Amino acid sequence: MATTEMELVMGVVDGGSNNGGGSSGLVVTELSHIKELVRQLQVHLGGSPDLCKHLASQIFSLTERSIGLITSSNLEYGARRKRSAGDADLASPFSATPTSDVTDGPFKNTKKRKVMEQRRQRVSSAGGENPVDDGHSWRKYGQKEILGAKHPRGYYRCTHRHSQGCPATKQVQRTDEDPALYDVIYHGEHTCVHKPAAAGQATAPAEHNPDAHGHLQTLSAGLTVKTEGLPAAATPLYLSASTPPASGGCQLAPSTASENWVVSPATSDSNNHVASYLPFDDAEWRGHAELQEVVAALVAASAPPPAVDSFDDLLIDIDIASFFA
DNA sequence: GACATTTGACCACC
DNA sequence: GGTGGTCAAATGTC
Repeated sequence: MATTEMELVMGVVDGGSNNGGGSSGLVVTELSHIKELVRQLQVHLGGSPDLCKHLASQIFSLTERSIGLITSSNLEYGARRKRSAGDADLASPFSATPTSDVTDGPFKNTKKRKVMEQRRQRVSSAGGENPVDDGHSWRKYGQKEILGAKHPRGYYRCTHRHSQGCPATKQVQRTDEDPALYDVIYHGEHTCVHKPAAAGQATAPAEHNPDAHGHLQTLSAGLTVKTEGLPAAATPLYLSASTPPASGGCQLAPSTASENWVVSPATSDSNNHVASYLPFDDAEWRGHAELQEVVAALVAASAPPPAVDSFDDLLIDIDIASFFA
């Protein structure tokens, strides 16, 4: 039953939504569908073990929260240009903000406040790992206390800036609400040629979209789907729309980016899976990023799972139970 | 010695 | 003038 319900959910998510256009309104609509269907699932699971009910309840809460995040993102994006400098950090971390003045280049005027294209991303320091490690080599060149923020902002630039003139920079700042999460703002694109520090997962050439490559690696590091405690045959979370999961598996496909999501074994014993995000066109980035944040936040906040006796009827294992812990 | 990090100061934007 | 972004010297690490 759970499988049927979840497939129905995913059918709603997938149906006619692979346009990749980044329509936030559509995302909200689809997530609303998920919310409603999960609510129904919760009702059907009335006679199931308490854990199932608990899990369903948390899925509901997560979806509700995700909708709120995306909605606030849209509002913030529209109002960004009117914001004063002191309020800048209240901006949504999910918005990419292409700006008009990109012709000067990142280094034309030193110490001049940059007005250039930037992409925001919220990443997790899951497992205590450095969230800064996104596959590129960064050198910290500054740190500032930001007004209204509890934690200082770190400024990084590509290690190969001087040797290869790579203009990429990024800013890393802990979020106020969750110290385990970081807001990362990328500026510029990598023009350097180097071997990524965390090579092995991404296979797409960086020159196709260097920044997407970086995002991919960040996400690959952060999106770990735990499958411990599950039956060997069960695929707990299958982030793909194009290929059905193994029998008993559960599909969970982001609505606007489903074709790009894959789950690959991180280890040979398949105890862990890493969800990777394949490169995409820049025009699609904003919409995808919103969904990435939803999934990344969900997985990143995961903690050791609760004791589970049986997952025979429960095919979702993304540590959702600990997400709100 | 090479490279990375820290930190105070400088500068431009708002 | 306040604030954010960057520089560069000092310091630390390998």
